[in-house]
Formats: sequence, C-alpha cells, structure tokens
Amino acid sequence: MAEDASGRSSELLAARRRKLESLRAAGIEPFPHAFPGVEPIAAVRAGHESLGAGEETEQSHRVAGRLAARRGQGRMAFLDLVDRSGQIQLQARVDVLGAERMEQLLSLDLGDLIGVDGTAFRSRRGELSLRVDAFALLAKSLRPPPEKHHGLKDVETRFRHRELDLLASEDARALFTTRARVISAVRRFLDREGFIEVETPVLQPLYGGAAARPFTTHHNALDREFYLRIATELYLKRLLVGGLERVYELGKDFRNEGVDTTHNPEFTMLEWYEAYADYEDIAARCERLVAYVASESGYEGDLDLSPPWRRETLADAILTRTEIDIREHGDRDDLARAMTARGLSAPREDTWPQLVDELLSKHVEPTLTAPTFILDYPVSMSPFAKRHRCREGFVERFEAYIDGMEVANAFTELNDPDEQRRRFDAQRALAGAGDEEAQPYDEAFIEALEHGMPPTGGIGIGIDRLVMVLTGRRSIRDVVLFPAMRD
RNA sequence: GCCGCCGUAGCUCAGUUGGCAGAGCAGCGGACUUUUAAUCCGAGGGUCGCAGGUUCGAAUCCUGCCGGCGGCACCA
Repeated sequence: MAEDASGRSSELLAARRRKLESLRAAGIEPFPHAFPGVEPIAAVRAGHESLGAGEETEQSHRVAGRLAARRGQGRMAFLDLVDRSGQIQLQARVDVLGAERMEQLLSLDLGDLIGVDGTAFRSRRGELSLRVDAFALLAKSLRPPPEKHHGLKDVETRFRHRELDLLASEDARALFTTRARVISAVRRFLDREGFIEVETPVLQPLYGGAAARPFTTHHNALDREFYLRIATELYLKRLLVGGLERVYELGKDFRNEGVDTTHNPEFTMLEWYEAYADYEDIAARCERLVAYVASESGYEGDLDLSPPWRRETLADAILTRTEIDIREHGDRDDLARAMTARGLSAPREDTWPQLVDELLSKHVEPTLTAPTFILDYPVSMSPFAKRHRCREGFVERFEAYIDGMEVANAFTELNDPDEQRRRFDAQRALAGAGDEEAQPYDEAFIEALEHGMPPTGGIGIGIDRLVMVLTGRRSIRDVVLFPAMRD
C-alpha cells in the first residue's frame, strides 16, 4: 500500500504507464466517454442456455466489463470478461480481427475495462463464448489487480480497499447485492403496509432515544455544537403527534463506542412507529417483515425465520438460565448477592438495571439462536416505554434476538407527557451519578407529547445485523462496505 | 484499556538451529489456431510493517511503536 508511481515496486506500474502512452501515440483514447447499448453478461448467457457444445450462432452481443484472465497468445486467444452479472469467455482470432487489432487486444492488461461486440457460440468444451468482432478499450487500468485464482485474502486490504475486494471476488459482489435487496425489500414491505418514509435530522442539538455516547461536531456559521444522532426515535414520535400515523426512517445512526464484530460506529438503523398499535402488534409485523425480507433476498440458511417466533419474558428467560428471579430481587444489593451466591460475577459498581443486563447478555443472549422475542423489561432500563398494563415495575418492551445477536428493540411507546417528564428526571439522576449514557432532558419532545400522541408502537431494527443473519456472516465488517478502521 | 495471534515481491504464500530472501500467479522478452488456474523457453522484480537492541552475522532472538484479527472490558 506504500508504493508510489516513481519509487520502488513501480515496475508493474511503469509497464502499464508505457502502454497507456503507446495507446495515445497510436491515436487510441484510453478513457473514452461512453459505450452505449451494453447487455448484461448474465442476459447473454441466459439467451443461449440451449446451445449445444460446438454449436455456433450468428447472434451478436455487446458486452462490457473487466478483463479477468487470458489464455493463449499468437493467432488465437481466450479472454475472460467479468461484469456485475457474471463472466463470459471471449475468443480472439487473428483471422477475424486482423494482425494489428489482434496485437492491440492481446497487449491489454488484466484489469483493463473493455467493451466488446461478439458473436455467440459454444466451444467444443461446452463454454458459452463470444467471438470478438470488435472491441474498444473503455478505461485503462494503471495498477495490477489481485491474484486471479486466490483473489484478495488480506482482510485489512479488503476492508480498506473494498473496490479491490469487489473486483476480485464474486462472493463480495453477491453479498453487497444481497444487502441491497434486503434494504429495498424493507422499504417495499413498509410502503405496502401504509407507512411513509421520512427523514429527520442527523445533526441534532440534543441527542436521545438510546443509551449511548454521541459524536459531537461544530457548526461554524451558527457557532454551536451539534450531536450526530444516536437514534431517530424522538423526532419520529413528534411526527406521530403531527398525525403522520405510520412513519419509518432507514438511515445511519452514530454511537461513540467500541468497535467489535457486532458494532460499527456508524450503522444502518430502521425505525418505524405506528399509531394505535402496541408492542404485540409490532412483534407481529416484525416477524412478517423479517420473513418477507429473507424470502426476497434469497435467504438459504438454516434458521427458521417464519412466524411465529419464540416468546419469553425477560424474567423467565433469566430464571430458566440462572435460577435467579429478578422479580424477587428488586433491590440492587439483594440481586448482587443472589448472583454471587451462584458464582456469577456482579460488578460492584453496577446498578440494578446493569446487573439485569449482565444476566441477559451473558447468560441468555448467547442461547438465543432461533428467532426469539424477549418480553417485558424493568422500567428503569426503558425510559421511553409505557408501563406494562398488568406487570408492576415492568414496561411493554421486547428485544428480538437471532443467532445470539440482538437485532431489534421495540415497545409500546410512552405517550403520557408527565410520566415521560418523570422518566427524564430519573435519567438526570443517573447522569448525576456518572452514567455517561443517561438520557438528556428533551423539553421539545415533552412539549410535543403534551399536544397528544396517539397510543403508538415503535421499533428499531439493526439492518447491518439483519444482513449478517441473512448472509451468515459473523462480523459486521463483512456486511459494511467501508467499516471503520484506524488511520 | 488488557491478553493472545499475525504483518515476507503487485497478489497468494514458503522460509528449518540465527548463516547469500524463495515459489506460484501477475508483469517483461520470445514460441504457440479451441484454451478453461493453457503450456513451453528466457530474463527481472524485496525498506522481510517501522525504530532500536543482542550477535561475527537477524525475516528469524529481545524491547518499543504502527496496523490487522480474535478474546476480555466497554457497548439500546
């Protein structure tokens, strides 16, 4: 990665530069403007599926892509051309092209982008091919591509230079094509169910809607600090007050936290809110959405994502794994003693909600391979969720887990402004006690609630993690085009 | 932040006890009219992540730093 055009290791670059200059000297433009009328390679292949080995056609096709391999030289050669849809073999013949054009075609470098007009035939070995009748250089490649058989394996290079990963790897192209299908399927599903897509501020004067530390930035003209959003929740609920009834936003959130296999500092989040719904309605729609998206994106994994998913209350989930009933240990020290008595670590500085979270993430989450809703969380862990209609001290909230990973968080939304104000007060107390993730007081949000928000259910779904589930990847970096890296 | 593993040619990788830094692909020169990782001949290509140290001699041993991966901690 440290080479440059004039220094060491430049022999390979110099050779390509020489070719570039000789092309220009021969009057060939190495970077032409366009190449209209190109057919996807997959479409060409599909059009000749029934062609037998050794059979020829008179059908001409125009294709374009990157030169990936070359076999043979002299009077006849075979080239492999790759576009986004697939790969096809080209046959170059001196008796078709003439000596000069043949020489020009064969002196192209692997990695060059070319356009070809060719006649379809199937080789004696059964390979669908195009006999090159005419070709054009579409863009000269001035750097050598990754190795043609082993591809690009170095993980660091694949992440820092995703373009090389993509141009070298069919799997990489397929993965990000699948990701695109997931995202378009999400939109299609929600659009069809009466939701409208909205865009709320990324730069926010006050952050909120999740427990996380924000990134800060500065606006020069206004001379003030802004936060990059950690969630869209509070703005979206203001739209419910405004009467939009069913809204969703699909976009980036930013959280100033550590980086690991399930966390990237910027990540793609889906949130939707629907009036007159509670968390049971949300759970049902969530199940259907994931099943739909899985089907639309060609999911072939082992998980059964079809509704209904397993449902377990948080308290029962913890009870069955650890024999600790958090309902009987409502006091912080009492719970800590119960954990210690069973040999579980109970960090001294942890609050009661943090101890519960410890039990959940250490002892429950890893066991949740099949899609599962964990229901009903303690009030103190959920400042924006509505009190449970019959379970004292709990809220109507669920988190959805798949493959041992949290992929969604949802609740029956708190719409009582006075109760919301008390929850903010409690958060302020936590902040005073040093909790860096406590919610800041958002007066504009409270005021909005005072105008009246309908009973509402809402959810956030981590799209990167959903893509991980649907593509069987264990690291979020595999499903993010340009994951965060050190400089 | 802590622990472990890793960093060698453009790419994929070898490199023995510390003893002249290698192969394949790619590239360069040449041969070749049905190849499929084409084949054959020839000549090249290196700051062994960076900086120190030990040693007659370091890719190899030691220390520090940079970067990556995994784990722990942190993390709706």
